[in-house]
Amino acid sequence: MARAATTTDAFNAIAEVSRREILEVLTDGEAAVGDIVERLRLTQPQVSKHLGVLRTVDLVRCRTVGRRHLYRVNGAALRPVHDWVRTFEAHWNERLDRLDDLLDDLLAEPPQEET
Amino acid sequence: MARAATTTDAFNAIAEVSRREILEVLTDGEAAVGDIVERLRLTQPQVSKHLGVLRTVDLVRCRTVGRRHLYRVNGAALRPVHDWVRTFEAHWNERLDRLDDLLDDLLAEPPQEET
DNA sequence: ACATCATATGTTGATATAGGCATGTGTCAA
DNA sequence: TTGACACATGCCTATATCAACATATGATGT
Repeated sequence: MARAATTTDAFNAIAEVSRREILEVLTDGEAAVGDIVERLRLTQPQVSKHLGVLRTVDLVRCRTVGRRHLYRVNGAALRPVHDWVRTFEAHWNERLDRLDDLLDDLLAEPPQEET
Repeated sequence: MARAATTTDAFNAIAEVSRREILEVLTDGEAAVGDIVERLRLTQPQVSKHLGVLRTVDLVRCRTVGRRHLYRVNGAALRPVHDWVRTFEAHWNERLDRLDDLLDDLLAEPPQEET
């Protein structure tokens, strides 16, 4: 099998650098496709397709004004990612981990209840 | 070109569900490959390969005890992801966004012929 | 209607994947 | 040394991508 589709969830969608950059641009507020094309150095089809992926996972939403499609971030779609990553905060914030590692090293005895 | 390598960065590495699950298992502490194989329902080569990816991006670290390879999480490697996602917190925490969305919708809706 | 602007979509080609299975490497025990 | 155990790695196939170019859709203005 191949990799999971980029449109599977936010995790897969934000794996691509260009898509993260697009989201960063949209942090400044709504932007049309052309604006994004200018600010990043991507072709229009590239941006449109990336936006399509982001739309599928609801990371961005679109509003049409005349012939311009104005995109904006829907940060809520990033919550699952945020929450998931957050559960690992302890693993870089707490010094206890260092102690834990040390204990693990000290306790590293080959288990004998086998065989 | 194809998608960026899963070993490019943490973003790509955690895009895969199995790899996230492996990291979750390791939240309980060190675990050998066989332990992970048992707790998740994956084959041993699958787990080994996923661990290889996680090792490449330094999301896990390994320590060998006898013939067992004990893996543990290196949460620090998730910091870039955490920090990046965190910049979007405002987009789901602030009520102002709701108001913004509402205004956008009101300004964008062309008259419909539904009635 | 027509030309033009702003986006979306389709196609092709190269590439990296993930699963399945087999096999290699390294360790322990007798 | 031999065998069993724990894990890593190699090969294969199907698949989903991403860039690039071309083209279709849709709205605007004259």
